[in-house]
Amino acid sequence: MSRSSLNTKSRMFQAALELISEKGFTGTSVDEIVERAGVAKGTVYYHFTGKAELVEALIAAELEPLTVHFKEASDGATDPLEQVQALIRAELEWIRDNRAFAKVLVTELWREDRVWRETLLLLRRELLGYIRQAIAEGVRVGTFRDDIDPDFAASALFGMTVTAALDWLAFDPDRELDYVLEQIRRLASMAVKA
Amino acid sequence: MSRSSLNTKSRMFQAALELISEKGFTGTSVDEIVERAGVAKGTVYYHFTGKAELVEALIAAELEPLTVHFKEASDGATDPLEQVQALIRAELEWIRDNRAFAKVLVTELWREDRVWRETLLLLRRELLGYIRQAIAEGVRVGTFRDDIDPDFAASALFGMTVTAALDWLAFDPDRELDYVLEQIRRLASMAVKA
Amino acid sequence: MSRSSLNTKSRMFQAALELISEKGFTGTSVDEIVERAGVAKGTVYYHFTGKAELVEALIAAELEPLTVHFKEASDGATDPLEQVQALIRAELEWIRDNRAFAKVLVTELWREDRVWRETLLLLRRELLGYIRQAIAEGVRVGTFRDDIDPDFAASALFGMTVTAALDWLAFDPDRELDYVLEQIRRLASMAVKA
Amino acid sequence: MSRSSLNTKSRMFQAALELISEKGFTGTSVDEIVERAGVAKGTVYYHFTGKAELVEALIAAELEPLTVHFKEASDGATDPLEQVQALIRAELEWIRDNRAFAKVLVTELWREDRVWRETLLLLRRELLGYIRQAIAEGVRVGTFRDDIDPDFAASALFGMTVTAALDWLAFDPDRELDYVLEQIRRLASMAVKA
DNA sequence: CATGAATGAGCCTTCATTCAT
DNA sequence: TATGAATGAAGGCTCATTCAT
Repeated sequence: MSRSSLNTKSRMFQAALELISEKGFTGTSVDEIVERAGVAKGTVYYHFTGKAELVEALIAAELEPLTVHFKEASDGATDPLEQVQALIRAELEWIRDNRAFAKVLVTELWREDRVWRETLLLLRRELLGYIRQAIAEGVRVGTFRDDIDPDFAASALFGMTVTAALDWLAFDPDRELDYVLEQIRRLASMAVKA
Repeated sequence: MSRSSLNTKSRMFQAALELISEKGFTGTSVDEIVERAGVAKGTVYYHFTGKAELVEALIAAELEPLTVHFKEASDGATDPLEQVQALIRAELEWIRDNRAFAKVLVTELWREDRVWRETLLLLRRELLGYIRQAIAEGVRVGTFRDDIDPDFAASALFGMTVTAALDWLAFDPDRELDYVLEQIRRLASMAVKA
Repeated sequence: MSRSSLNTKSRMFQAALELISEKGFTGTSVDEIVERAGVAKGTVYYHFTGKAELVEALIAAELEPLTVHFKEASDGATDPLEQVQALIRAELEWIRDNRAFAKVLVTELWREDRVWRETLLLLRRELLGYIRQAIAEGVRVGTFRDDIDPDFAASALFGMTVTAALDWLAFDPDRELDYVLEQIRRLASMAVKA
Repeated sequence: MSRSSLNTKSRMFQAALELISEKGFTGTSVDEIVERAGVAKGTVYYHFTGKAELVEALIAAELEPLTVHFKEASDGATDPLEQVQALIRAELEWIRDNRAFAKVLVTELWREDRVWRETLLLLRRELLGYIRQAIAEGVRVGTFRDDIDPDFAASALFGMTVTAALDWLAFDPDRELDYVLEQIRRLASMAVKA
């Protein structure tokens, strides 16, 4: 793949991501995407089979850095409590730095007619996996109450963080990330055995 | 408004809600709505100014029962802790019984180009208000830690519940509501002073 | 179907037939069709699922009158020789009066990717059937040589007539139909036993 | 012109001919042609000014062998009757061995918007010329009836043969060429004076 | 001699909306 | 109160052609 080709693709990705996060997949036209990307309409169809495949590729391109970010957070901590907190911080950081993508994730995840739904669910499962393992380990070693369901807790914690993060960025963007993190920590500190 | 007119409208509401929860607002055509509702295309434009107003009316029709449901939950409990739990139970019940509408809420809330966005945000604020007040009261009387932000906590709790509920209904629908409620209670019980 | 609706359809048929006979199916755009028909573009898609179905319907609408024309020619003659000549005259008359449709028949019959190919082949088989029966009867009663293959002869005669007719109309339109018919008769009279 | 260049051109010719015989000129895209030919898209535009010129060149390349084939058939026979039969055999052989090209000839000849239409008509006139001359000579020397129009007869005979040949190859490919030839002879022997 | 990324006009189709009935 | 034929702007996509390499 040539240098300029890479450039063309990433310009289309960027434009598509911004627009879709604002107006949704169906609400975004290829005309708008190519105008913002500064390429001709046919270019989309030269590189992809259509709008949907462009978005699939866009999503696929974001997946690796995201999972790497989570893996690093998970590996960087030693005990389960720190691990959970590191993962939540990783989630907050990622949403802050990839707000557009995060919004797309939230709004397109529940749409049943999207070709990339499987991919998104897979990603979600992988991210949740890190949290679940940390929680399960915490339960095993006695850091967390043993009557919580690690699967459930991971999903709920993840969801709480997404909601809080989007709220934060939409309604109160001047807050520090650490404030948000601390609030979540306090709300969730309760599963920690006294 | 005549009997048959009510019927026509509610048939259109029902059809629109189902379709939009599956395919989104933009992804749902008036043709599909009228076909499923069993009315002619012109009927939509006789009753409403267009597709958007139909959806606005649909949302408006759901609002009152929902706020009433929350108000009843709030009023039925005496102390703050019970109140928060009752509100979360109310939220779970409502999502379970109005899954389609709940999905529309989640996926359309963050779309910036919707005429009814204001309405949805207002609704959200109203629902969160009940929770926030209960938490604030709990902090005041010493049931909850005094270093949590009631606004933040209400939003995070609400978001955690929505996420958990949609997960529950999508991936594990055979679970009892009480199990879900109890898990949330355990995760969130931590803000309760020992 | 309302009066105006019939009118709309037939105007689209007429326009499509003219254009396709000049430029072929693929070479004719829906824009051109609706412009010549004096209707809006959407009208095509209100009445048909697409361009192809419009043409299918157009063809179907021409089939009955054509087969009736052949049947009448066949029924109007008594002995096989007269019958064959009447059928060839019917073919010439029909091509003269439906030149556009005849051209479409010739140019689209051999295209393998057309949805209506089956229909055209069926029509062809039906028309050839009349000729073949007349020839077979002529062979049986001794009017024609008994070493000719009625199937083959019908096809060849039909093809010769189409070719001659299109040549006639394209290069020598002032000729009388009877001249053309007589020439064909002379060329083909040779199968008659001396 | 280098060896490989010849190869490249003939691969494009071959691919184009196959596709156009199946789907027509307009229905065949340059993308399909280059894919089947195994060359890059730009190669077409290196060798030709565009799709149309590629097809023109393709046709031109087929013309000489075809006219030579007809000339040889014509020269190989002595009396007019044999000559006509030899020409029809030549036509059948050529269609059998160049079925794709023959189909293109039939389906594109009547299209009025083709640049190569003149060329095709010229070719047709040349081929018909051989037959017409043989018939005219037959009429002159008394082999054929003197009330047939050599121009008309040549065209009709040619058309009958094309039709019969395409029918033969499409619906009854196992027949021997000689059977087809003999059937045509019988049908057309009638112009011979008793 | 050949390539393939990029183009943009034009294509078929969809769809919210209008309006005469 | 309800219908459905008709509209036309806008959408996704195709494709012959160009051009830098």
